[in-house]
Amino acid sequence: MTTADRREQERSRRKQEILQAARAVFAEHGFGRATVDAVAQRAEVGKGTIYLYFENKEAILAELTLQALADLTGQLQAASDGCSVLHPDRRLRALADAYLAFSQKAPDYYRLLNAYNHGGFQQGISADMREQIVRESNRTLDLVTQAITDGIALGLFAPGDPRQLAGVLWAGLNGALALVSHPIRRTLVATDEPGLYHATLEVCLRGLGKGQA
Amino acid sequence: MTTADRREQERSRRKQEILQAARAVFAEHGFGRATVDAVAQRAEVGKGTIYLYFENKEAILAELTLQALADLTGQLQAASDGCSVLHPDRRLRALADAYLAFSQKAPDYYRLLNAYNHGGFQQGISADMREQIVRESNRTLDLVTQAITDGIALGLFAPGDPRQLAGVLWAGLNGALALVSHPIRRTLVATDEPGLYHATLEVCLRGLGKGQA
Amino acid sequence: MTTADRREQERSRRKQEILQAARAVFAEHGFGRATVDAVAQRAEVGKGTIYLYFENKEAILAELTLQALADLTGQLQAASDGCSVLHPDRRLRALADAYLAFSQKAPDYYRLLNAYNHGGFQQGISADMREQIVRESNRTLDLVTQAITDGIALGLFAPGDPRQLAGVLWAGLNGALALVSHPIRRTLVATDEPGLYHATLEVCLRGLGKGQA
Amino acid sequence: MTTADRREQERSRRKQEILQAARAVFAEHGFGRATVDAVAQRAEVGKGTIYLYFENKEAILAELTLQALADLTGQLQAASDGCSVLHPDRRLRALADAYLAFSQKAPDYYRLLNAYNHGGFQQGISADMREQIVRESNRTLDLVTQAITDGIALGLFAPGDPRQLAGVLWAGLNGALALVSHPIRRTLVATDEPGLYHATLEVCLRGLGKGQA
DNA sequence: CATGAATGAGCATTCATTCAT
DNA sequence: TATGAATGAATGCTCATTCAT
Repeated sequence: MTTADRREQERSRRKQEILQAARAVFAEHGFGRATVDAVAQRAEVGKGTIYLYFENKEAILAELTLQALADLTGQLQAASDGCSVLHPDRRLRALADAYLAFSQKAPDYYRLLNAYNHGGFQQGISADMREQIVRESNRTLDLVTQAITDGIALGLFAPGDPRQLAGVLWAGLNGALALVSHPIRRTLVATDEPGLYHATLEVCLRGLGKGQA
Repeated sequence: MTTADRREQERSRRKQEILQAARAVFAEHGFGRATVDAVAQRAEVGKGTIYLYFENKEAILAELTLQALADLTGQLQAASDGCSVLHPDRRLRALADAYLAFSQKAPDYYRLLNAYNHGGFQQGISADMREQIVRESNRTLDLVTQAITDGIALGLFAPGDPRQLAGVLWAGLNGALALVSHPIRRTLVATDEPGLYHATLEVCLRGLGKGQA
Repeated sequence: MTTADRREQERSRRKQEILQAARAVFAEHGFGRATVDAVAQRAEVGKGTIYLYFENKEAILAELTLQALADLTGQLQAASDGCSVLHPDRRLRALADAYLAFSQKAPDYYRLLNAYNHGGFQQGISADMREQIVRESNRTLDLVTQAITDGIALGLFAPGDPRQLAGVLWAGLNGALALVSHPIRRTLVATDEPGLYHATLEVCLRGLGKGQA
Repeated sequence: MTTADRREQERSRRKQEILQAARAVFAEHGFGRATVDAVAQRAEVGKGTIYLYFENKEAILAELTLQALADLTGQLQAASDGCSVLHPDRRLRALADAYLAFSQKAPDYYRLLNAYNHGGFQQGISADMREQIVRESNRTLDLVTQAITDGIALGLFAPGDPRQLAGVLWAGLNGALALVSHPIRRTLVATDEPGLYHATLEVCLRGLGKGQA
């Protein structure tokens, strides 16, 4: 069934075009203010076509979120793989650096993840899609968790629930990014962007470490 | 001028009623999806009345944000005041506890602060109001900064830029709250709400501490 | 009843203040876009007070129109009185000059007259007021009619219905003013303001005159 | 490209339907008081559809004005073409008659032209459209100017600036129409509609003529 | 008399979604 | 399958008018 395959490929390609157009439009105006019209125009596609590929405007956001997460986990995975299993602290630094790099090199994806997390989307997004997103989010945290687990096993970090500690580190980094992402809020801490981020990372790493106390 | 006083009081009371109605409506539907109509209905007030007290829909959000911040700083101040100046670590714990309590006892205010921080509000809100909000936000961070400054002075914390370290701690706590504030995201870390929050607090405190390293 | 008199005087003065405020506000924004609020503010009077003196927003316009007409007829009367009864043509020129001067020195009144004439006001204005305005308008035209009657009687003008001929002259002058009153329309005739006006006047006067034909 | 042609035709037809509906609605209530809703209802079209064809409510007025002007110039052109070039006075009478006929047979178009001329429309109407309207207005006056130029050349009219004299005639006719267009103002001159109009025409023609004076 | 707070009908405009072709 | 014309509910905001004090 080469014909069916072609069809499928074509369909997939079209979907990707729409997604990339949406990515740009959502980034420019924000999801709320972005219009389906603008997405269609940017994708050089009829407006109706969009609804052949997506249930909803929100469904586009969901799929894009999934894509952003996949991109992010890919980067994190690569960063993690590049580190010796013997130095979990270095691995965590590499992961954090990769996250920062992601937020800077793909700020639209980063904003998208925030948009998805903060909008109250329950009706427009299929349960299946939501589940996939949660699963993919988990993969992100798994990498951090693994490094911490290793660190504890190696006696580098104080004992504790690795999953929770991964959450702590990730929460810290996310909070740092959020704090400096807005020019006005950035003035609150009077630091440049990577400054607060790395400071947060170091504080957390020290906090994880095997202190004498 | 009892008459003028009365008038002023009445006006202030009405404004508060509208603000409280808006607080509820914004919390329920989110600022973006909330309608001025709904606020008016909830406040049992004509729609036009709203515009006697506020320039804009966004102006309501701004004033509410300011109120939320004032409430928060009040709680934090009280918590801070209740602690001996000799134990900055306890003071930070008290501050963090007060922040958690705030997010739990006034979740609508908490959501409001997030809404203000994430929406792109520049046009609808007066410069004066924006400035007040920044100033009040600063007061929040000042309390944390002070405790850290004291801790460093007392030799309890490692030397460093107190303002930045305050940002680190606050970013961590905010990140933790954000992570667990959404039921779906909470499953990621498989912890109950205060669990991650306190874990974050402890990690940060250890990280701030004068480690043996 | 000195008290009643005082009351009456006071009332009249207040009414005038409101009218003058309205005159300014209507001139600035146009009747349609002017708000009662703005009139009240300018008159330094409570908004409700306006409705103690006027039925309607439109009633203000009507009264103002009447005042404008009274002013105009006053000017025209004076111009007419200043001319010898033996030279009706000079009298018409004087009347026309006075009208042009009026439109230039009291452009707000002039605009007001146009606004009244073009808006479709039937409901908001009392029959009595409408009648008074018609009567006052008639007085304007009477002065022109009289001059033309005299001119015909003196054999300076060709015989004809003086009332109709007065209408002709007045229509011409009004049309000229209307044509040049708007900067864009003025470009159509490529003339400065008084140019077209005086040309119209002269053409009409020649047309009225006892030609050889 | 029959499909594209059909589309274009259909689009054009729809636009015309909306324009004609607007023409009726604007004529009935006046532009200011007319609502887009009413236009949509009359055109038997969804309200949103209107905005597929027009930027603005004002854009509808502009296009309608252009149409009215085109109609008018068409009538005037035809009247002008039907007259010998040797009798400019007859040509002017024919032009004036055609104008009167236009104002009577298409009173809504006539009112529209007045509405456009008196409203303060600068923001809502594109510069291009404004220019077109000015150009079309010029064509109207050009016909009159031509006749007067011819008349002067033939020695039938006294020498003078033809453009200005055209403005004089047109101002007179417009003024006459304005004066009698409103039932109340008509009583001022105690004439039937065509009476004042023709009287104005004759006075102006005599005024243009080569009098002995 | 004077006030100005309150009202709510009214309006232009937007935009996600549908459906005939 | 692709299109884009059509829709109409929804929204923030205005303003003439009323009325309790």
